[in-house]
Amino acid sequence: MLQQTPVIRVIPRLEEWLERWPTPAALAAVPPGEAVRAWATLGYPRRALWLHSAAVEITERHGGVVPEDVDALLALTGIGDYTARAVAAFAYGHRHPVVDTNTRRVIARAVGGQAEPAPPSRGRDLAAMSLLLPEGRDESAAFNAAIMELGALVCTARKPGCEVCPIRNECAWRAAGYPAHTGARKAVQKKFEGSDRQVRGLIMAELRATRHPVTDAEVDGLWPDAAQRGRALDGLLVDGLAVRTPGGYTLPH
DNA sequence: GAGCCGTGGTC
DNA sequence: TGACCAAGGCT
Repeated sequence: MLQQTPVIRVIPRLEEWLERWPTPAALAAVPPGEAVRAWATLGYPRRALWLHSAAVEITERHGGVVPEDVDALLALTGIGDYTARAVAAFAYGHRHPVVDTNTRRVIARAVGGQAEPAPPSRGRDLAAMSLLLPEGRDESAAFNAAIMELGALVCTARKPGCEVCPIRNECAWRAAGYPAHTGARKAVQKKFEGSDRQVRGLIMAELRATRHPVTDAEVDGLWPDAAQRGRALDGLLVDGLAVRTPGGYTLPH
């Protein structure tokens, strides 16, 4: 849920989710479409599908227990470098570097003296974090969490709170006089309004809203551009977020 | 490695 | 108002 999604938006949905499905086996026992429906407007609904797949994999391959090993975690659907290490470190206390977007920004500033990090690079990022990580298990887990939290709450992208920053006296960016970012601008995120993504979102909202099949006519009414509708619908079918039934389209069952 | 994938809040 | 950003991952 936290992938590319602000923590504050995740918390309430996570609490509902865990009350309904307290274990991987509980989630694995329901159709994947139920996970997609409960995901609601968290965004990137493929993550809901992947989380359901991971729950099935954990139930079948790991006896219903979330694995501790990074490689075993990485083998689960939807679990990549960040999430695998976050689970190993935060849930199990293992000593691994955990690097997310906040960590990258804090290291770029406090260590590198730069306003913004370079584009994410698995090898470089893990190496940089490894150099900072304390030796002890508990200390390393705490440090992973602390640097992420610092980036999320103080050393933010837009308005960093340097005056209240606990490491301001050791910050290379501050020592250098807060030089502005000089490198290439980050690729501009494509406009959402009018995009295929928006059409996908509209179709998904319709599928979540009813337990009856959504007809072609109903899909047609969601968006005026037929070519865009076709691309969005095909994409959802390919992704497994929608399935075609005799009466129309539904969430996967 | 680039492109794609939702939604909503901030400034 | 619109650009920017958010505990990324997959193809």
